[in-house]
Amino acid sequence: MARSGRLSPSGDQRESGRQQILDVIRAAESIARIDIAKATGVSPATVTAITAELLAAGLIEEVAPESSSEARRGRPRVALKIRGGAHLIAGLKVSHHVISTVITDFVGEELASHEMPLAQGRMPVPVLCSQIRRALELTCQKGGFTIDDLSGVGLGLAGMIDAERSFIYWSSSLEERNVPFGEAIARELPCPVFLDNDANLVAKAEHLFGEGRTCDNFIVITIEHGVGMGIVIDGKIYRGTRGCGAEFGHTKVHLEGALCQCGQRGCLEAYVGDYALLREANISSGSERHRTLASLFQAAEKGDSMALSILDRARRMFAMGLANVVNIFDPTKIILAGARLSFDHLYSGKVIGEMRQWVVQVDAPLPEVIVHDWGDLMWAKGAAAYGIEEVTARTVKELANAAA
Amino acid sequence: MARSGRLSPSGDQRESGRQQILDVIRAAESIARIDIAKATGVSPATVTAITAELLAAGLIEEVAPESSSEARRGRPRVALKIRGGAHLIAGLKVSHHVISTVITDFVGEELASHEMPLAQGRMPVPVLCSQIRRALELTCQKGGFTIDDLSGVGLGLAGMIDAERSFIYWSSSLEERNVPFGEAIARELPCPVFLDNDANLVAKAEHLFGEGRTCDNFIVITIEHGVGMGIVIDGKIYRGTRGCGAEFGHTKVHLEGALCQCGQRGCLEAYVGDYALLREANISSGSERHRTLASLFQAAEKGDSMALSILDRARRMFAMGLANVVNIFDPTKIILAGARLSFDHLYSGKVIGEMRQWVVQVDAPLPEVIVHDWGDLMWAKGAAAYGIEEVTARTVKELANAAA
DNA sequence: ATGATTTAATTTGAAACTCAAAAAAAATAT
DNA sequence: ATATTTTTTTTGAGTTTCAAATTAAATCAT
Repeated sequence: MARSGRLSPSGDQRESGRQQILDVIRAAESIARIDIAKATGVSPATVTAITAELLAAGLIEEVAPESSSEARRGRPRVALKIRGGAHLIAGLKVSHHVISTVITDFVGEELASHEMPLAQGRMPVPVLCSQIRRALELTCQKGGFTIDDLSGVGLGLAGMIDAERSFIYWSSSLEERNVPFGEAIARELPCPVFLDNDANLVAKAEHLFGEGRTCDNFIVITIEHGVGMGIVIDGKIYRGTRGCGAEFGHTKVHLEGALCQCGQRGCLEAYVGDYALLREANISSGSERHRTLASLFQAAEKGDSMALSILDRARRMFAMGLANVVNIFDPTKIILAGARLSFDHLYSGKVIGEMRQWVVQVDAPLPEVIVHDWGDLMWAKGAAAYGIEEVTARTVKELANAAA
Repeated sequence: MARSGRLSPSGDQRESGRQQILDVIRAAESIARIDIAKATGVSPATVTAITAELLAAGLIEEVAPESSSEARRGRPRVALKIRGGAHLIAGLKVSHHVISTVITDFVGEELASHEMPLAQGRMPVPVLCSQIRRALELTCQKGGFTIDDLSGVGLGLAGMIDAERSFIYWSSSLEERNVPFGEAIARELPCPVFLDNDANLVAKAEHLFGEGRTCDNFIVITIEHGVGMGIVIDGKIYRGTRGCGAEFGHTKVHLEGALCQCGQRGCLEAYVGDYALLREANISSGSERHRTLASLFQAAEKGDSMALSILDRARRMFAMGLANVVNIFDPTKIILAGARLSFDHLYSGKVIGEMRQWVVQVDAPLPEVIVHDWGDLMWAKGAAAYGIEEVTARTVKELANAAA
């Protein structure tokens, strides 16, 4: 019997109401009580009661009335917004050769950021922990805070991670496997750390701040070294039971296909990942060698048929993978998120067009495909978004306990 | 802002509690109040209050105490169960050449069943509607009821169906496309009809009565003419936004692959569906012709290398598709449901073993793979399960309104 | 047997919550 | 100034839930 959940939690039953209203305020950026009531279906009386609590707790604040523009009749509405100063949150993304960090206020406004190079891509747990602490310290310094000012830290790594248990089955940044990393990093830092797969964090960021603000069912695809996917269903990240679902990149697209870095054959990643493209280019193009993707792209632009063929196959494989996602999830939106769109060859209209052909055809509009360029800090901002969400949930819980 | 839902619906706030307790009772088949309290986290006091209501409404009943076995100290617990007599439900599955019908009580106990041959596989809406009514009448007759005794009818068809709107984008049983079938069939029958894709119905049946009773996150794969999938997440069928997700059979597993009946290339179904196997057998084996799968299997058993190769590829493709499902959903269970396991070549240990190799490897136990042989009435029973669930929900709502 | 003990179910009374309706607040329109 | 409009707050009633007390119904111990 996996069913659970009490009708009303001990002490205080308002927790869900508080969370819901806080979510609405965050999604709207700024919204009057009357509109919260309309948006949630909660009565204005209750909205007043709950927002009064949130105000008292310092989580939200009233927005100074804009006397400007067309003034309406009647008592003017007072907009509410999240109080940026309520909490300081950090987001970190551990990549192969760098730790990117961003510090935001509770609204999500960026206050400081930093990139700290890493000497080695793969390291033991204690080393990574201290590197993370160091990255945090440097970023805090830049912004004029200390680590102790932080209310929470979101942390993203590439790999197979069970976020619920803060457990890392495997990560490309760690030498060890099966590490209860949450405990390790908790000892190093004075505030709670929220750990997740990097693609899930981007999905979180899209939901809180990005293209996913207006919908509760969407898929985020990310490309970095590998191919990642974040699944949002009913406003929640879907992680699978062991926490290792959404492995889009290791979805098999070819029987006995190309060798993937994961050791298996036929993974999507083995056709569209950067290392896969370069490998193929260097095997097949004979004389001419490509060290970087840029050089491969150049060759393709010059009309090099080998390069063209390699990129073309990658595109088609990617389109096929996307089509499968639509065929399985039928989401409202697919968001192709990129850090600097170095992969715009995959995020092109051509690919999306091809995907449309491969999707099961019904007489209803296809899911919207959106390309979202986040800029360099995408991953770190995603981690911060996760941190903000988790800190919000914790604060709401504390409020409930305090009330009891 | 897709978020919504009032904190407490008008009139009566107990709806969710009633539904939850009813679900627990159904899942347990028979359970004492004290255990309901433990399972749900609701206090015993409230359980008493709610079950008293449900008893009064005739939805549940007390089980006569079993004086047998090891008697415990203390006041004996009185088990509660769903009252079978509360409602009569019918489930129908429209296949190519037959409509299978089953009538069950509110517990799900089969009371009557019937198979009605269809002259043609594909027909206009009004014809199908009257055939459905006829099938229902015949089955009712068999059981000694009339159609007016039914509280609800679950109806399963192969095709692309938006269950929420009771809208059929396309079905192999209908000549027309884009039909608001719910309205059409509602005019024909005196009770509500609940329409869905057949694979979703099987998933529903697994959840209410089958291997999915003990878990809330699982995937059901069905093979009939095509390949179907039902996704259960958090105890609910996941249908996608347009209602046409979970198209596992039309997932692409090969670039420029075999032609599928849907008109596209590379669909899984085009490698493992019965028509696909026969087509290939008859193209490639030259002289020897296979009219049925049985003949193809026989040939394989005799060592016919062509037949072996065809079946082998089907198995491997299917294993690859299953692996992709695990890689994406990481479910607790995968249930391979069959009507009579005519497809046991696909539901074999060999396939499951191969799947395991293709799944992303982590040091955690793989999802359980269960083969479930339902017998002939699988599809119809699935439809009945859906009917039962929907009628339950409606009755609970009516109770709430009555209380207000 | 009979009372003690144990466990389940029910009753009771208090606390919390939500909402409709009324009241208050704060603006514009006339 | 006064009326009107709209938002927000207050008030009071009605539900709902739960902890604690009570009742019910069995076994255990003597």
